[in-house]
Amino acid sequence: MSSALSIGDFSRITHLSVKTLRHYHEAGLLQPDQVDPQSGYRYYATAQIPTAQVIRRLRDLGMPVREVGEVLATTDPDARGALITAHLHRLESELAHTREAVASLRRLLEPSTEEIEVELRDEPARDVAAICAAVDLRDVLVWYGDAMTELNAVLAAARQTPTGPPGGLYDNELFTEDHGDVVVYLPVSAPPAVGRVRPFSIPKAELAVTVHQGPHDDIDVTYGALGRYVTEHALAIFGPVHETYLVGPRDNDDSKAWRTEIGWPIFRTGTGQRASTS
Amino acid sequence: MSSALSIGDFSRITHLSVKTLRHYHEAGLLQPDQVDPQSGYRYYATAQIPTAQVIRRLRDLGMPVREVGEVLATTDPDARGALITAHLHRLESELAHTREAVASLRRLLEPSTEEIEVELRDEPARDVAAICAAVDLRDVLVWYGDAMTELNAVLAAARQTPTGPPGGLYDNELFTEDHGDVVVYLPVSAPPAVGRVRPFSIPKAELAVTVHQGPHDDIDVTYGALGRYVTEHALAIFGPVHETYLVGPRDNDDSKAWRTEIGWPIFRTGTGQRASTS
DNA sequence: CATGGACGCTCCGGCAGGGGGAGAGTCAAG
DNA sequence: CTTGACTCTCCCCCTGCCGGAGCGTCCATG
Repeated sequence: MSSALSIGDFSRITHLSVKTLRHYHEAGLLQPDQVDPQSGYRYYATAQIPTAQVIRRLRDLGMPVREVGEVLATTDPDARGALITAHLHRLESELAHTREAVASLRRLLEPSTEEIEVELRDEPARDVAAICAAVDLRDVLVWYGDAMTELNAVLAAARQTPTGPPGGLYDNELFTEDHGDVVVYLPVSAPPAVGRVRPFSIPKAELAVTVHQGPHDDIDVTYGALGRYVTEHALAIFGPVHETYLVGPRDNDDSKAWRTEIGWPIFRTGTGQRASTS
Repeated sequence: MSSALSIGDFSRITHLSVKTLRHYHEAGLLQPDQVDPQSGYRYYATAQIPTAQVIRRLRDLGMPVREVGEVLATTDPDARGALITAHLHRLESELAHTREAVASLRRLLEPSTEEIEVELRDEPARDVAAICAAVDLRDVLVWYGDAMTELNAVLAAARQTPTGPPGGLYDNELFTEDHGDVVVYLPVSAPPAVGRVRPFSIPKAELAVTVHQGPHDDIDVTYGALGRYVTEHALAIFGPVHETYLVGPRDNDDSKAWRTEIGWPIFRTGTGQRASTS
């Protein structure tokens, strides 16, 4: 038997606030056992106590209310477990992100007043094998890994050997609006068109080029230094940034040894040419 | 020299969105170098790029904008470092909390349909040495540790030996509203009044009593089972909950061996006596 | 020197996940 | 029947932004 509990009693037992219980009702998370149609009073059953406790745990883990609802609606224990472990994986990657931010903050706060070397270079147009897509910033690492894997597989099948290091083009919007167009490529002599891989022509550009040494967590510092150089030399940023992975995770396990060339398309101007992201 | 950058250029360099930069301006976090009084246009200096990057890192770490502002306003490197490490400590305790929630969730989802044993007991009034305060739920663990340390020190100085295990009284509001009155006590024969320690009289009460075995992460499950018992036996919850630490962290390092007695004041009622938190 | 289009401004509204409080209705004990 | 605790709905507030409307600015070009 399950007695009817007023919302206050249920609150005292489950340690969820009355406000929260009403919120969960409205959100469809935890329907009261009965609702008096006259007064609107909510009455909970004692059988709902364990459910409330599971909700508490999942919310403590930062699971969105929406997903908690899905977990509760899932009757199959395996599917339910899958939803939960998926959330735990998210938590782990958040944790990794936090660790990186901590490490990066430490490096940032160390007085490292190294000047960066910037080279202005006219890059001619090049034909490469590429995969293009519009991606969200938070997905870009996964997307990059998948795309590069596919690219390598396709080129191996076509017996094409890369004629240079891999690279990518990143729309400025990707960083400022958290989503934008991305191109990942490998230079080859005869680009095939298989799967997502397409021949692509990197347009000629005048680039301000520097090299970032080390893991990518700090790469925005180098971006900042490069941006500073560009603006202080009366140049305007013009188009997507070019990254070339001279030494990357495929070449060396030690992230300190990585070398990433950053090239920002510029427009010479003494009078203030406007930038364009198109 | 620091060139003047439009908000769009600054956005491209720092990878902070234009909206975010405006938000940080409004919040006083990152004042533009200049603001055109006519047009309202914001102009940033290249010297502000590193500041923007520090802000990015701190926000990535989940530091509230308010505190990021304090960090930036602090010129002394030591004080600044203290603010940051304080935040890192917060992150660690959040992580510990998450781990506990994961462990507790696993235990909760295991089919453990053990019945709990509940005893109804008339507890007479008792005089104890106590520390009382109104605390926030999130501070209660720290507060409890401090208070118990002080209590032990005062009793040792007064050459009083506890006549029973330590305990606490927890206002129901502490759990439902996240803050409330808490009393932590040790029973002694002649309670002193030193520091925060005061003689206190625990009023007589009729308690529904059960024992929670194991770490406190799961204690709300036992609370739920006790609450269920109480309501299913036509009893009403009445007043702050009593906890008695029969075996606690001071007695045994293994949290699985802990035994916590939970006593909930009740009011016998067949007709539905209302609960009271006063 | 006018014009067009990219860029910038402010203001309004919205998201999660609730909290605070007003004003009114309900419930049960005495 | 009164009284006081309890509950209801509604609305605004919080943080840290994002999206969009409507309108003003800037500057390279024609």
